[in-house]
Order: sequence, then C-alpha cells, then structure tokens
Amino acid sequence: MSSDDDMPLSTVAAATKVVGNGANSTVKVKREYDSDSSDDMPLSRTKGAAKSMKSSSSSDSDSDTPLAQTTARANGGLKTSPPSSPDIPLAKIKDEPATPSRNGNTTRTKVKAEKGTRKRVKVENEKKKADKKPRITRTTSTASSKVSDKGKSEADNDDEEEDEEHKWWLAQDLDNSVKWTTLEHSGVLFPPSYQPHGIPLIYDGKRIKLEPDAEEVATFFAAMVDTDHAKNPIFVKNFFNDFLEVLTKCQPSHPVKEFEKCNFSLITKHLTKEKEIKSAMTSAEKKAIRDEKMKSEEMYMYCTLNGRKEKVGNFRIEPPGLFRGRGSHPKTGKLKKRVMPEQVTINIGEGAKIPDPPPGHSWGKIIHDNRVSWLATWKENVNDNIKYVFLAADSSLKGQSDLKKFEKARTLKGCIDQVRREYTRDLKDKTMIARQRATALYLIDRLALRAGNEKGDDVADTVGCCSLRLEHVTLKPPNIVHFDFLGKDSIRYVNEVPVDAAVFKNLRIFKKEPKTEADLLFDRLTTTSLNKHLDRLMKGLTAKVFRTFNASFTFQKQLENTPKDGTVAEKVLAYNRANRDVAILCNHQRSVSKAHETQMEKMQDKILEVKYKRMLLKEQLKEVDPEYVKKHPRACKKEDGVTKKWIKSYLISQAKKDKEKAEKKWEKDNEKLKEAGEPQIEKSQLKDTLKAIDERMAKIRSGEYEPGHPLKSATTERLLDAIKKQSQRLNSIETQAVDKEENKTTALGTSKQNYIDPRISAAWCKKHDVPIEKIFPKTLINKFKWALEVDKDWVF
DNA sequence: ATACTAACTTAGGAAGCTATGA
DNA sequence: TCATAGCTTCCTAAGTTAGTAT
Repeated sequence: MSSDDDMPLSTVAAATKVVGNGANSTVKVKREYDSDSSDDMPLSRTKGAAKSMKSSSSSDSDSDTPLAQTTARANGGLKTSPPSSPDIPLAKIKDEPATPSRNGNTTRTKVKAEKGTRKRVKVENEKKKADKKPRITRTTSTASSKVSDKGKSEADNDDEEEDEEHKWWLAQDLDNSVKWTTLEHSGVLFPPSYQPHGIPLIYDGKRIKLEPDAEEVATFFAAMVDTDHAKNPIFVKNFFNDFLEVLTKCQPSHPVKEFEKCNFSLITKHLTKEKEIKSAMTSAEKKAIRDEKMKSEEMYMYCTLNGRKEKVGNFRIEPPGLFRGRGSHPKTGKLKKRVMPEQVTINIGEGAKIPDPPPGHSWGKIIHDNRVSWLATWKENVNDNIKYVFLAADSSLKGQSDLKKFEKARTLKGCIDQVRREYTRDLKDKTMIARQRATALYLIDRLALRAGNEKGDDVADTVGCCSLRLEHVTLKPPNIVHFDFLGKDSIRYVNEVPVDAAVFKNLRIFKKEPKTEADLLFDRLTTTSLNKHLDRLMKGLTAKVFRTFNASFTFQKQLENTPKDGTVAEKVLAYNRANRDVAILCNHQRSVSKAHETQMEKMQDKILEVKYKRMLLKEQLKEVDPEYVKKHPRACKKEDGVTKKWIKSYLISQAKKDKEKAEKKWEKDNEKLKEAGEPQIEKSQLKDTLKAIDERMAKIRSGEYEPGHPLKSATTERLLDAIKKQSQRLNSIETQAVDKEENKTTALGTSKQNYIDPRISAAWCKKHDVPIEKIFPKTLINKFKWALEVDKDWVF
C-alpha cells in the first residue's frame, strides 16, 4: 500500500428505496432542452460567476477528503489522511515510455493507432464472416491449439479431471478478444408447450371457456393477481390489451370488453391447488422428478470450449409470460411471446455438430463467430431486446473478463491521483463542456454514480450521472448538494453531501435559467464523450471503472478494522460491515421483508430481558456489598428502557410460558413413565404447580410480586462476574440488532459478486485465518477460483 | 455529431433450499 | 417436527460500452 492513505473514501449514500409498482412515482417529464445557450462558455462569464460566488473556503486541498461520513458507527468511521502520495505518471500505468502530458497528446496518438489496427482486423473479420469463414486464430496459446488438435473423441475420455485443474489465470494473457478456437454445445432448451387446464374465466358473472392460447395468457395473469403487478394500472392495461388481442384472434365472438368484469379466481384457485399437490408430494417423489429433469437437461448444461468442458449459464429459452418491467415501465404487463427455434441463432465451432432443433422446426441461423462468447441469441418481442445464452459465471471466459475488469480498476488506482487532479483543474476550465465533464466526473468518482445514458420514453424514466435533470439536484448553500432520483431498476437514490466549492459553483451555473426542472443538468455532456475523454486519461478507462475501483478500494480500507485477535465470528462481522459500507456506497438496496418489523421487536424484547436480568443482579449487588456500590456508582447504573410496565408484561408472559412448560413436562414425564411401566404422576401435582404460577401471576398483576435474587450464595466478585456476562450478552444482541436494522434495506450480494475484487477477500481470509466458506457461498468460490490463490499480503 | 445495434455486466425479486429454534 | 428466517440460486430486466450506420 503505497498511496493509500490519501485515497478518499467516497460518500455513503443514505438512500431510501421506492419500491417498484411505480404507480405513484415521479411523473415523467419530457426533456426538451432548447439548445440556445452557447456551447463553450466564455471565460468572462465564468469568471463573473466565480466572483459573485464568494465562496468562503474554496480551498482545493479538500479534493482528497471524503464528501461525507459513512453511517456513524462504534468501530470508528472512515478516516481521512493528508494528501501526500507521489504521482504515478500515466506513462507508467500504460506501460509505455510516453511523456505524461496533461492534454494527452502522446496518448491520443497511441490510442488512435491502436484503434486503427483493431478496426482493420475487424474489417478483415467481417469479410471472412461474409464468406461464412470464421476467424479461427492460429496465434492463440499453444496449449489450446494442442487441445483442439487432439480431436474430441479423446477429449471426451480423459479430460474430465484435467478440466478442473485447468488454471487459465496462470497463463497471464488477458487479451480475450478472440474468445475460443473450438466450441461444441447442444443448443438451447425450449420451455414445455402449454398444457391447457380447461378452467374457465368468469366474465360479467358468466363462465367462458377459453381456447388454449387465450387461456395461457389468462393463466399468466391469474398467477399474479395478488402481486403488486396486478395492482399497477399500467401493468393491467398492457396485459388486458394483449390478452384481448389473443382472445379475439382465437375466438372472435367472445364477449370480453372490460377488465373490471374479468374474474380469474377459478384459474387462480386451480393454480393454488396444483401447487399444493406438488408440495404435498413426498420428498422421494420430488427427488425423482428433479433427477428426471436433471437428466434431460444435462446435455445443455455443459459445452466444450477449446476442448474443455465448461458450464453453460442460461441455456433455457425464456418462457412466455407477462413482462415484469420495473418501476413505471410503460410496457410492463405486456405479453412476452413464446420463442420459436426459427428465431434463434446458434453460434458454434465450425466443425462441431449442429444441435438438433426441436422436431418439425429449424434454427433461424447458424454462425461460427469466435470473437463473441455467446452460444445462442434471439430477439424478445416486448422491447426488441436481444437475449443471449452465455457461459456460466464460473467459466473461464467469464473469469477472464472478471480478472480483466479488476486489473483495470487497479490500474485506475495507480493513476487516480492524476485523474483527480485533472478533473479538479477542469472544474475551473473556461469552457462549459470541460466544466460539465469535470463536474460529472467528480460525482461519478466521489459518489459512485453510474454513467447515465440517455434513454427513450418507451422505458422507465431513470437516470445516472450524465442524464441527471435539474429536478434531481437541489443546492443548499454554501456547499451542500442534495440528490434525489431514480437510478437503475428504479431504485431511489437520496443523498446529501458537501462538495468542493468549485463543484457547487458549477452546479449552480448548470442550473441557471433558462433551463427548467425537466432539463438536463449536464446538457453538454454525453456518456460517449465522457468515456472518450477518460480513455485519453488512461487507456480503457470508462465511467463504470470508478465504481469498481471505489468499491474495491473502500472495501480493502474498511477491512483494516478487522479485530486482530477476535473470534472468527467477530472477524466475519467486520467483513460484513466492510461489505455493507460498499453496498451503501453503491446504493444496493433490497425491499424490506414483511417480517422485519416483528423480528426487530423480538430482538428489542430480548435486549430488555437481558437488561432486566442485569438489573436484578445489580440490585442484589447493592444489598450484598453497599460499600462497593458507593465506590463505583456507575456499576449500578439504571437500566434504560426497563420500565415498570415492561417488567410487568414480561413477568406475565414468563409466567404464561412457565405454565405451558409445566404442562408439557407433565405429559412428557408421564409418557416416559408409561413406557417404563411405572406409575403416572398425579394430575393434582400438575395442578398444584399451575396454581402456584397463577398466584405468582396475580401478585405480578397487583404489583406485589418481588422477584427473588438471581444468584444464590452471592459474593461481590461473583455478582460482578455475572453482570459482566450479561453485559457481554447485551452487547452481542445489540450489535446483532444494529446489524439487522442496517441490513434491512441493504443488499450485500451485488457488491460481493460484481464490485469487490475477490482477491481482497482471499488475502483477508488467509491473513486472519478465516475459512473462505465463511464469506463466499459455493457459487462464488467457484466463480472466483482464479482469485483464491493469492497470498495473504496481496493488496488491491 | 448522432442514432442505432450488439455484447456484455450489473441488478433486484422470486423461488428454492436449509439451518434453526419455538 | 414443523414453521420459518435467512440465505443461495435462478431468472431476466436494466444498465454500460464499443462499434457501426447515418
């Protein structure tokens, strides 16, 4: 760790989630920005603005300080250290001797040259493609060509074990622009055809038997009647339109006119029954079905890539259904049609056997393109999106691009100081375009915002950095910026951060009239131009790299809080906290589980229970050793939250539980005695016990009850010891509660899977002697095999 | 430039599975 | 011994980015 200390830790967004069914979310505002303001703002105007701003402490020095604190926490927040790191010149990062030039001249030439080359190659490829001749490179590593030369008959037999041992990451060739030399696979699996059930729809009180095609669509909806989707008017409208269309096509004389008169309940009931039947099956039956399914799917699960067996990811063609667009997606609820083999393109090695299409059908197209990684593709009808079948996350191809991604982020780490200096300088550039770019970059870097492409109005209205509109940003002088917008997946981002004076000033300029709330904040900026600029700063640098970099870097930094000689559980807790900091940074949210509130209450009760027990111990201590208490008044501090009222209800519930327990014990004891052939315990005995408890309960109710001292033969020492034990318990439960509350809306998985360099985790495990299984589930261990061999001192 | 397209990564919800504890 | 909390896994939607066409 050389330049770490001055690395700013980005802000943590305190965001709230707006859950989907967008019915009430932001009204979509048309963006019609009139481009009458000049492209490049003249210096004079900027200067004028700058003067009028009169910012009190516009020191540039704070460019390396965090914008805001993370969620306050006991183990110490994020620290800021003075900036000091030595500059790492661009030249070094790029592994080329060029002069690190501010305007990037040298670099630009180089990049251009490279791009040119790449393009030419591609053109050649295109030609070959046109001839249906795939580009099978002969220049790839000898290992792989050997394998491919071997021929598959042999490969099938003895490669099994070798597969698992293939450590592609030791080859150290990160260029994967040619994805494979040989590729064999079995194509895709289509969903089963629709099996009509014959249950009618009720329309306006009358039963209507539906033709299979219409019945299928009705059944899609029937399965969703009590989800949020069915309450979303857009979803309903879209569904109903498409349903009517299908219905009219297959039974033109149907009477269905209004959605409100449709009643799907018979179908819904039928579906529920089917589910019940399924879950009522014995586990043996279930297993038989599962095994059967596995067997029929096995051929699709794996492919052979460069002679090695690799797992395929989503080999199933997406089944028909109702499109579940998120947020207020204008097309949500529309019918997603069944995909036919004729629509599917298969990509496969040239010599490989072409998989059989389903009987009576043929494939749309067969291609042999080894510069892409997909095995099959088709177009979906709702949004015209292209769908692909890719390899699984633990495949070599995915692993390679993952490794590449993190290496790029590490490269950024090496030149982040320079990049930051560059945009900090540009914050005060004389041109509008440079200022907007610099300001956007500042936000992307410090807040981990996404790039924010422009979107059409046939999708949900969500934004990222470049597509922010005035309405999403509120300025609170002198330097606080308030963000509130819907990001990817319509997840709400709410954050309030102090920013650099220059940034604040710029944002104020960008918000000036005649712009209106619905106009773009960065009207001179596009993601393309931004990324082009970034590429000049560091080859391959794009907006998203900042997210990866900041996430991994923050994580590594936060892991420093791991207790050196704590238990494994404590270390894992520290790990999860670091993970959570990253998740909060990236605004990875999840919806609150229905049970959350009750669960929290339960924990709160447990906390009070422990406090109560500790209170009793303290009272006993007061009696046993009043001298000690006098000397240490803090030792007997009052327990807050443990009110008389709470104690009463607690004691009553305890008494009730005791009664139940006594009954159960009596029954159980008798059962045992019966088995042993011994005489039963009299019921009167149980009644006596219950009576005693009832009396206790009465006393509790009247307030006469006096709890006895919890400790027999108590000494000061033993009491203090017991108090300490309870305190520890309390501490642990309280941490758990805080943890749970903080995790309520935070999803840790996304950052763990996509943003945090797994080598950080692997090294941490080794350093702290924590088994990797404690932090990675099976699938992640597989996905990150390539990362697990690092040594304990590896740093991001 | 700008629009469109292709290929890939990132994302949350739902389904499914499992440990756990009343 | 079942319910169910708390995961993981599956699914597919929704982003980003590079490249191509206009």
